[in-house]
Amino acid sequence: MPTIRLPDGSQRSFEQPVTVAEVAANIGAGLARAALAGRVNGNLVDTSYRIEQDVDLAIITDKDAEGLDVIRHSTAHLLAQAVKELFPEAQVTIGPVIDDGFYYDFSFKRAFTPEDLAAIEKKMAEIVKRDLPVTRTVMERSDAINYFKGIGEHYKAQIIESISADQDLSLYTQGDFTDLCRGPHVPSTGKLKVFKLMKLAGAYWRGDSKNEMLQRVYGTAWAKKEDLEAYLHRLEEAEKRDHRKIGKTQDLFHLQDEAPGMVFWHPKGWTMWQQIEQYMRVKLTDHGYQEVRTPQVMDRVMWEKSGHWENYRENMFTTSSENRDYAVKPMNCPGHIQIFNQGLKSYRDLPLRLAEFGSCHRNEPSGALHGIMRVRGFTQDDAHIFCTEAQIQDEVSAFIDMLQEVYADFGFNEVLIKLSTRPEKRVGADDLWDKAEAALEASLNYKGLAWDLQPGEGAFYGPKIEFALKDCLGRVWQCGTIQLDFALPQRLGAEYIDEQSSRQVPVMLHRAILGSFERFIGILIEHHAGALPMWLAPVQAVLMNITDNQAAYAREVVDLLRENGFRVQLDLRNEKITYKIREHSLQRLPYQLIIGDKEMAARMVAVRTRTGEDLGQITLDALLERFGEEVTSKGGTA
RNA sequence: GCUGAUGUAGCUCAGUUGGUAGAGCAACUGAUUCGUAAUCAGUAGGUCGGACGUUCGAUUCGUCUCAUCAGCACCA
Repeated sequence: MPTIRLPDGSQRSFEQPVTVAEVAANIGAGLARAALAGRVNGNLVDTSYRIEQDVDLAIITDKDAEGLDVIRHSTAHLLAQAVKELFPEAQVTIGPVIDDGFYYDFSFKRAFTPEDLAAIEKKMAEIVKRDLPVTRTVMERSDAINYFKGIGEHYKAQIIESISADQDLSLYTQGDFTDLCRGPHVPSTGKLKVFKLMKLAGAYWRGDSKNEMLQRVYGTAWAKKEDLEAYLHRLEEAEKRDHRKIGKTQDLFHLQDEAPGMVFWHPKGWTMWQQIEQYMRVKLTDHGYQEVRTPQVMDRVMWEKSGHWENYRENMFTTSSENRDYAVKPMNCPGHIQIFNQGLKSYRDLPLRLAEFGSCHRNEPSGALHGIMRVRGFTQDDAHIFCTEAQIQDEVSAFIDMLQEVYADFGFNEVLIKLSTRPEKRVGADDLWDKAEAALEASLNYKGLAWDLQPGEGAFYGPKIEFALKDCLGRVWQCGTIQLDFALPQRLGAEYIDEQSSRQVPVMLHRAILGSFERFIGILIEHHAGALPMWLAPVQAVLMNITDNQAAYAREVVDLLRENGFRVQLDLRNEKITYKIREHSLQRLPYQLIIGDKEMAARMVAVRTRTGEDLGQITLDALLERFGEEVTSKGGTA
């Protein structure tokens, strides 16, 4: 006699146990058709789930976020079934839901080809047409292992063997295909209508590069056709704003084979860089940092002392000369400690904040390189704060303030924060970790910030906070970080004299806001799709004449703008005004200024904005004022 | 680093029974002086990523290598 409470507060009673599907049918035929799964007392179940007692029930359809997950997960099974029908020797492994879709990994004697992908997709559509019921059975662990071994699915058997012994396992069957799965799944394959296989890739079994490589098939699945189209459109838009493409079309930088992972900055790209660097320099000074510069190359002995030689030797660029070995610096901290170590320091000198736009080189694995986002030669907006344990919390708080100011100025308003705590393998006493983690956590809470805990994800030398920003496409980029370091100051002999006149090792905080200039500029380019805000735009405006008649006046106006500090390009070419406008529009410059006989006579300019809006004629004073305001406002109004 | 794909003019790309290459845009030259997203005509431009091999002959076939791209692994 179950009584079922529905999300709208209503109740329905039944004489005998009912399935979720039957409840849906009892409510209405439309809901019965739309039902993909149910949520019983908070747990997701299949529509075939039998309800025997009083419960809270919600019918899940494709309008629910969980419904979409069910669709994607079931589509992954559909993919696996299709692969097994086409390639019976292929073995299935895992097929989870991911953002916007799913993937499934197979073990197969050869790599799948794009032709295979098309064939698999066709087969999937065919299985959908068969509208096979998807049924759930429960099996004991050892039976499940034997079952999968029996049908030659050794990876599945291995997965089950690693699941704890006391659990019964659920299997889902559709037609001839059975897969281990927690579920829930759609009631039949006919429910899966909107999907597309996206790409093929290799992926290591169990994510470990020591294991064999499997064949991964990525797919996407949606509730409605329009959603799929919107998703594909989103991908196209993302491609258009690819920083590598815009870097080329806007002549910002280039990369070439002779220097993999190292950027050739062109005048325009370097102008942008300089704007950012100057901005950061002012911020650093305002927040009590002192800028320094340390050597690019130091003796191997230094890196042995710091521990980098032992841990990262493979990823360091090395060189030797006159029987001495050197390494190009992969990070700036050892250099900063050398500066700290010059002269005896007092507790009165702390906190001491040393900042460097530090050029570092790391020989990253070739497969890791990506445009200017992941490179081998990069420049960090790095700084190290030497302080006492008691100062940690204030320093962390001050850093978070600075970071938020900077991100806001760059137009990023959403920041995701993660606190990573002590890993298994670590240095430093536990009470020190206790204090450090507490200090980081207290700073975050003091600011009232939302953050996620990542237990065990800290560095071996200390806990850290990571700051990621979200761009206008919703993509997340980890940029800022502040890390406590209990190890390095001691290893490299940093000391200060405390109030009792005894020697102490200072705590060191590593911190960066942008992360690396290269990566951050790449993010900015993609975030703005190349339409950089006025204060960052390498060329803020182009001034063009309509005929040669206005050339002298045009030069005068350009001089005026440049004298006022604006970056203006002059285009006096003998081309039609429409041609010039098209060309500069494609460059996405903030402003196009046009001078014809009318403007010359009135000593004005005609202004066209980046969005194509014609502001009409304005005076030179008004123009200077407008530009000035826009440059000052930075991200605040962008 | 691993799996797969790709590498032809500054850019985007075409080019198969193996006979040393083409388009559009950009560039350059000339004409045109024209009011808000492409004026016309002409010229020039390539050791077909690199090395080796097969062949009378290789952009095309093979081996190796470098780089790039998509993932995976990595990211102090």
